Amino acid sequence: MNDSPSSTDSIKDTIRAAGLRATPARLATLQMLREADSPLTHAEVADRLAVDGVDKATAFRNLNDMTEAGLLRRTELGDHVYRFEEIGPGESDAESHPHFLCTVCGTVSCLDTVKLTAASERASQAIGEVTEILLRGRCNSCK
Amino acid sequence: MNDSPSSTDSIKDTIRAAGLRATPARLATLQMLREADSPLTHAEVADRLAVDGVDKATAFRNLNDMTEAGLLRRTELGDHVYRFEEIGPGESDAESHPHFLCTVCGTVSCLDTVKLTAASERASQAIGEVTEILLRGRCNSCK
DNA sequence: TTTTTAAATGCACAAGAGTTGCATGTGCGT
DNA sequence: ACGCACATGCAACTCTTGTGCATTTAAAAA
Ligand SMILES: [Mn+2]
Ligand SMILES: [Mn+2]
Ligand SMILES: [Zn+2]
Ligand SMILES: [Zn+2]
Repeated sequence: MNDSPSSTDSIKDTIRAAGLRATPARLATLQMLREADSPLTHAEVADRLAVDGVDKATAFRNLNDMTEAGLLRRTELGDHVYRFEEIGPGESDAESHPHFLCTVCGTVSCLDTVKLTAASERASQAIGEVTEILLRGRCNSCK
Repeated sequence: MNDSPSSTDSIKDTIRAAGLRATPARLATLQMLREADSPLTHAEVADRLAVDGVDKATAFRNLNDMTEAGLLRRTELGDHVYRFEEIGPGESDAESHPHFLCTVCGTVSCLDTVKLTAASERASQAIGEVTEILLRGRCNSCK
């Protein structure tokens, strides 16, 4: 019986490589985010860790610390909660991908690439440099 | 000495036409939003009304009530605060325009139109119907 | 103009998200 | 195995937004 691809040890190494101690709470956090296919809210992470006796303050601090350490990306999708997702190896913090937030059910989807038309690109550059695009609307399950 | 283009009376009429009573707090609120060229946070509105003795709960309720009445649009730009802007005559609540939020200074800019490339349009439609686009980045003053 | 009444306000209190201070516990380099 | 910086638990706290209730007021009716 071998370990799963993202074995406990490999996760520990990832955390240590970021300069953080591999504590049980951090292990569980990163594992959770690694298994999720969309960013999770602090509440989702904290609730699940709570059953293991982890305090919500610890969950918060870990999420933030791991974000500062470059392991996670924190996104704010306009519904007043922070969401966290793992930054894959090689990927950088800066190169974030766009997200789609369904304003009906709250589901978040990660998108690959979203580009603006040349005209829109120009118009937006008159204001500033766009580093993040967020789309909101009604997902296909909510039509 | 005649009144300004958006005279007090015309603002009162706008509020009454929406089915709400034209109270001093609402007058001041709408006037404020009308003079602003980007959406204002509840705090910005409440702080200014506070000097006139208006309670913050009242400021909140008015902002929300006027939004429900179709006078304002409430936007969430991903920085955990609600912003409000007037919906011009003729304009509908649904047809919102895109915004740009500077992640450095927090400044919000209203954009006219932002379109996605055909390919991006297709990719996003696989997820759902996009009703709102939010751009985030670094404004030209913050470079 | 006066009366009437539903709508609006003030004040105090509360809920939810996120943060912080501090004493205690533990990962991990030595 | 030891020691210490780092991490945790717990409680208290900030910030944004919302609510209950008694009182006031806008505006319609008389
Ligand atoms: Mn994502
Ligand atoms: Mn706007
Ligand atoms: Zn949905
Ligand atoms: Zn800026």
